Amino acid sequence: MPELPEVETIRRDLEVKIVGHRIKDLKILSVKTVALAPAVFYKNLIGQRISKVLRRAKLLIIRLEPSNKYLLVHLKMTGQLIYKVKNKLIVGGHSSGNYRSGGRNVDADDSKNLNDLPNKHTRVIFTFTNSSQLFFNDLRKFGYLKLVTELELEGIVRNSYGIEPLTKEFSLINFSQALKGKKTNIKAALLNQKNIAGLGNIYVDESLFAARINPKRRADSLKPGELKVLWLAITKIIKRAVEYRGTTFNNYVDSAGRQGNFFKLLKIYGRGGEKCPRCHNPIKKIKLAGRGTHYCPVCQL
DNA sequence: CCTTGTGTTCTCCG
DNA sequence: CCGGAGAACACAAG
Repeated sequence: MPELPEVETIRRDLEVKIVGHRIKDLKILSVKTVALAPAVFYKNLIGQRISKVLRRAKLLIIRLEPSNKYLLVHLKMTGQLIYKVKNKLIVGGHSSGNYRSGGRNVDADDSKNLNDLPNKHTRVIFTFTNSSQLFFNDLRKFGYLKLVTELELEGIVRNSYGIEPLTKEFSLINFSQALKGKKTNIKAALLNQKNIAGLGNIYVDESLFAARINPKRRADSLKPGELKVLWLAITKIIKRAVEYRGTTFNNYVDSAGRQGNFFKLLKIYGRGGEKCPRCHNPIKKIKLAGRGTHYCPVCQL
């Protein structure tokens, strides 16, 4: 599940690897994946040069020149962006899998999958003029590629997303303001991209655990002290997750085809039934805000 | 049946 | 009846 840290890891890799490259060819293997008629998509992309790779929440934003349009890439649950120079792999992405039940080992499978691209989940292939290629893979076809103008991008960025962790605007005051008056539970409030941008199921559970706050609490019931602890927890966890190049709970791979390392630091996510690392009571797994939710009912109040 | 990010639709309440 | 908030559903495929 790519959330902010995973998408940011991909963004940083792509920034180094594809900025300056010109698109020579394009193959659309899944029409549904591209939010535009294939012929129009070809016409708009071929000949364009990548000038920037940006991110807002979980959305990747690729600037094209000279058209000055933007290619938006959303990975949703199982999307991957994999960059390949001839036979060597450079940039990774995400897909679904199950390393935990399989014994915490995805290296072998990933390497195998990445080495024979395109595979059956490849939906779009970009070929650059230097012959390198970018593959968009997506097992479940939830992800999409979209082309927008600068004006449309501004609208999306402004209207769809709240404050962005890792930026200066993510202050305690703005964080508190974003949750103020929210009558829903804190888990749903944090998952809502219009409040806080980029958090998903894993990092919300981890942050609430670190802050010792029960995910069922009403957002507007949090006291100033609790808001501060939660804000600090989110800041710390997201920063560290980026340093660790994201979480491979399933099949995330980085630029060298390696998994993200933050899974080693997960305290609560995916640990239903195990002992709480803080108080040693059983970790509960419930359904909340329509999502699997892991928490310790004893030490998260 | 389960998994999840997000867009859409439904429902509730004042 | 309207607007907004929040909840529920839809989507896909393994």
